[in-house]
Amino acid sequence: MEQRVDPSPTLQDVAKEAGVSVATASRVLNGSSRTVGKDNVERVLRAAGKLGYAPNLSAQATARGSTKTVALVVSDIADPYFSTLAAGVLEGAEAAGLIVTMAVADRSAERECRIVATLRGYRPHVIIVAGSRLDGPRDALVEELRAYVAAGGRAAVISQPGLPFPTVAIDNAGAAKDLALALADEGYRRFAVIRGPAGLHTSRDRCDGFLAGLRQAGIEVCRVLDTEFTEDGGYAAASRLIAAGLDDVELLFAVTDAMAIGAMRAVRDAGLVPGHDIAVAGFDDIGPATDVSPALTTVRVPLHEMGKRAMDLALSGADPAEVQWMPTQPVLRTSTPTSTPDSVS
Amino acid sequence: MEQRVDPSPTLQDVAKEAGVSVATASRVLNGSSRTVGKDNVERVLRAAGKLGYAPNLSAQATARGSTKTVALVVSDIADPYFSTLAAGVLEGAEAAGLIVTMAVADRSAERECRIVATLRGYRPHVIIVAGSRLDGPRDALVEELRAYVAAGGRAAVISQPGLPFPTVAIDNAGAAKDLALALADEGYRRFAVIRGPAGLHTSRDRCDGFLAGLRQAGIEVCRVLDTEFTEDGGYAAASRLIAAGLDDVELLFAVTDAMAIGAMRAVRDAGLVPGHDIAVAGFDDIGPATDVSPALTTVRVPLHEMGKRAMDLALSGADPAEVQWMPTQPVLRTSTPTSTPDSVS
DNA sequence: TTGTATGCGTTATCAC
DNA sequence: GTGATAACGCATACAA
Repeated sequence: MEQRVDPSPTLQDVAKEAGVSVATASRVLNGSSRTVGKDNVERVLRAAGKLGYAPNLSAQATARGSTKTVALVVSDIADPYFSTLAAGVLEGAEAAGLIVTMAVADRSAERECRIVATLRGYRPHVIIVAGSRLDGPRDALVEELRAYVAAGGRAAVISQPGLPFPTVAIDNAGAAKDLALALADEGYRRFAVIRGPAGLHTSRDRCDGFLAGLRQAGIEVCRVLDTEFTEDGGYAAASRLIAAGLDDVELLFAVTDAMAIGAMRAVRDAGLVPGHDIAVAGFDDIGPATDVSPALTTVRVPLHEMGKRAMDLALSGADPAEVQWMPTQPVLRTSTPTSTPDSVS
Repeated sequence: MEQRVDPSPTLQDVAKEAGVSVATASRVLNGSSRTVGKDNVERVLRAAGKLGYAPNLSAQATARGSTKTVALVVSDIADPYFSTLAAGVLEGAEAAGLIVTMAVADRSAERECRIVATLRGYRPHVIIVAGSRLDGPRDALVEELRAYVAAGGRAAVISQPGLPFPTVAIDNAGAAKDLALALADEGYRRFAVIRGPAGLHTSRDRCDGFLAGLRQAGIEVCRVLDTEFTEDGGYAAASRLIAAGLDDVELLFAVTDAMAIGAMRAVRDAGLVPGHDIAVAGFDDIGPATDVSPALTTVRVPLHEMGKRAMDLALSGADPAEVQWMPTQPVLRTSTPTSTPDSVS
């Protein structure tokens, strides 16, 4: 048996079926309303319905010279951080009648750049890059985006202030500092921090901010541990710390929730109880942060809102230099109980 | 100052710059290789580079009559279940040189159908629907997809066997049964199960399978609780159960990890210790399942692989009736310790 | 090997 | 109001 394939009905088919010209059909199906006869409208609509017509958006795009799509590039969609961001972008796009095409850069700056180049081929209405969390030269990316913008595109960037495009970001250093202060307020005095590779702005800013907060509270950090920017990295670092002797470290701050959750696991695996034997704090407030127990103290980052805001920002044709700073907030949960946990020696 | 916008360079521009015809330029930049002169290749390449040319994929699509995109529709991208699935699809697409456009149905069958209709406008190479977890009539969706396929499209569906399209799925009932058996093996005898709305196949199959497993082990379930198909639903149901008196229920099985994690929280909030006072088990093995403590016993579902497989299945032009059953596996973790937890009265 | 001409499905500019 | 028809940017059959 042959695989019968009658191609999608075109505007021509609809027009013929309705007994009108393509122009008329086009007008009722898409174009600027009112200029078409009541009866013809009905004929066309009926014909379209009967044939199951769906406009060829690619053809529409070439004809119009513009698309109704937004291109989104993230580092890793399975990461709650990015998937929440993506959800916000999708919501914003939906509201604007746009549809989003998305690609993952897999935490490689080079791949990210290639992806933007490819995506650019779709002449999307908007390009949003949510690719923080990776290191490497951004010049190529900037060039690519600049060309896109020069050709009339709208770009927005999430979490990497300093790039010459409208940006939505948070004050990593300030937020970390606030957290440190809040924790000091709770009575904590002896801290260790787990951070990612030095090249990562996000990691560095959060670490530096946290240390600054401690200093302001008259506290000196006990230990700073370098590791991978992942949950496993957090696990490894915490394990190392514990193996080397916790001394009287009371609280472990990891620069991301993922790392903090990894650290909590390490604590548990070492036979200690997080929140009791040692407090743990993270940064991001991703979903799982409230699922773990004890619930993770962290800095709330409005990920979903940031995604949505990035859409709005790009759409509004914001000034390339505009940085929309989103509010953050320390969220104290039971992983950092108010009464200083018993220190283990 | 005017906002200067010189549109993206076209193939014509490149051709002119290189001093060749558009046809030649087209050939070297895209078409079937070998048929073009060594020197011209270089000229075109140089010209393209200099102008920053990126082919207009929409135009390419209309000309070729086919796209290099796959459309993916999920219920909620922020849900780890779907984001993991999506990651698999994205990986598969990447491998096939496809780019994915994605939309969220927000757990509404009606929206899902509308989305497919819209996506269809892009004449994507593939459409993948990962929209289980919602109830309602699927007829409209089937019609939409059928039209798409009739026009030469490739469709695949995840987790909803019974639809006339290539499908990747798991045996929910069988897997739940295996879990029940494994749990019975561990010595558990008194179970309660938390499930979602009756209309949800996924929920019903998992619940029924679990009960069947118990029955086979000669065990009668103590309680079956109906609730929302969400983490909060799990919380509410578990709270209800505890409030009504746990009696000697030893283990709480929720039909999804999300619900199970909610249930764990309820247990904790009631002053009990999950895994100690009462065991908890879920289904899906989403990321957070290993982050919570005690780590959640569950059924491992190869979400990432399923996404990738769906891509392959669609691409291979599989038989519409083909259902690719993916293996699942009970994973016993510390939320169901081997020694039956002390029952609380 | 290279160029010319035509077509892809729509939109938009004209006339009527 | 409606209908030809020229773009849109690219691919390709065909001729050179």
